[in-house]
Amino acid sequence: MTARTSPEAGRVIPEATVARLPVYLRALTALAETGIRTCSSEDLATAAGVNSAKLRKDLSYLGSYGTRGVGYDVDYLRYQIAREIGVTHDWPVVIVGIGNLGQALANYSGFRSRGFRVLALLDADPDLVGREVAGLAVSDFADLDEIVREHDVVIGVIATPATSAQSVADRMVEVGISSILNFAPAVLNVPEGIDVRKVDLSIELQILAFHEQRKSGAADVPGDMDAAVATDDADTDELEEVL
Amino acid sequence: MTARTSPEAGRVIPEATVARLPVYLRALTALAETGIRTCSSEDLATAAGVNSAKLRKDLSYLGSYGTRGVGYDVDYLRYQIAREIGVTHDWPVVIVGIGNLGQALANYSGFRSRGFRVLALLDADPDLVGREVAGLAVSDFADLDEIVREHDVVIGVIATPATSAQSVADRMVEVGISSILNFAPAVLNVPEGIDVRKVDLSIELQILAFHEQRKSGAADVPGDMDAAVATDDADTDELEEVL
DNA sequence: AGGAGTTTGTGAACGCGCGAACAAAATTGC
DNA sequence: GCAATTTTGTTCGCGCGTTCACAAACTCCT
Repeated sequence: MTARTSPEAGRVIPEATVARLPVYLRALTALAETGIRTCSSEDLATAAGVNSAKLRKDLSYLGSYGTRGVGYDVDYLRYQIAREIGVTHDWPVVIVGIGNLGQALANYSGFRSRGFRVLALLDADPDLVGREVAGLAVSDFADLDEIVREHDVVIGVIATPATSAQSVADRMVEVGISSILNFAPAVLNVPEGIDVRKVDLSIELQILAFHEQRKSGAADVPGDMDAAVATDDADTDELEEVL
Repeated sequence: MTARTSPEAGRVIPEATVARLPVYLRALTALAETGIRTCSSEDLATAAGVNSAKLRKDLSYLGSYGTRGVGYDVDYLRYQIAREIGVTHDWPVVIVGIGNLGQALANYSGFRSRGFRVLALLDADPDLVGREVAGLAVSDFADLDEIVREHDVVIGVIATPATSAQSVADRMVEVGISSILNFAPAVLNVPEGIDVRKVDLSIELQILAFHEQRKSGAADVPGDMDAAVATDDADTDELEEVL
């Protein structure tokens, strides 16, 4: 039996809209904190960095939560969006790979405030297991199964080197995790039905570099290719221990 | 005088393609490291996690670097993509905000191997200035101007709390930075011509949570909104010190 | 109560990106 | 040298997402 995709009546929300809902949620929170009780689509759009037509269309997928001639009640809309995203209660999350980045993530208090709770930190390195990071004792990666099943964890974060990422993902899927946030610079292969999102710092910087190059109008001579494609040496492993 | 966007003949590369070029570059590097000298679009597409038609179309925007009936020369194509992105030489980068995340980024060796060099770490906190992080002495944020002008830095990374992000961005633009990678959970307002990309962990997790909620078919009762929209308290500041 | 002024929600046009399908070009075998 | 095979580069149709523009609905003022 395949899981029904729409809990409510056949409302399907475009992926592009889903990706913006968290931005709206944050903007609403910011507005609420400055004491604003009501806002127009124009106000909220500005706060969220989008245009108001898009905002209204996005919100229209959720329902009619505004009042014509008035605008939106900040708290009410905030709750409706949070409910739609599914962050009215906390989701337990496990982080695998407690290197430099993993530790930074473990210390990230934004998790808790935005609907997530770091339940466990895991690593395969015996030197790391048992050490306390961000108030949690690092668990052995071998205990993933136990931890995940015990607490019904469905979201996992991968912060390992690229070389370990696929095997960690495989294991995560085996034990029942169905959403993965991947920080390792590697393409993950997962079965149907498993959601993967990736965060890749190098890629973001390279996209910026591309546009910078265009701005300056500088183009390399298309000829000599011995000019080294950056020094991509044997670092393909170690670097990912950090991000 | 507005900067011309296309260094070569009016070749314009779609944004979606630009975002995938770094992925291809990484896949090619991986292939090269396993000793493969030639690959088909099918091979590369698999390694990059896209379909081959899309890959070929993407590459066609760059030029005709393949050989029909044969495929692509791995090293040659790798160089061509690197040149197109602009990472045949290193870009100097400054990181502002040396908290938990900033330090993790500073230690990220993938910068160097992918075409970037962390030139300086800056923070406004006097307790942090002077401390050594990742082999660099943390500089005073007030010295941004000097550092940027001296080394022609055009790419800046913001890893500060959300509250400081906008003012840091403003200052960056003032001193001549035209591309910003923003890790702070805040919408940045920048002038025309300045590129901003954002990396937001909470948003990625919330997108996963949305789909998880759909999978499980669980829907909150649309009624009571006093059920707390997560505990978004006074943490809106502190948490961003970490991410 | 009614008109003027706001602001939402949505229908329709437009443009971009994706994927399939195919023609062109190269290699391989005979 | 020629046919068969492989694989690229490109053309075309389709669907998604964005934006415009406007009708519906609510408030406020007289």
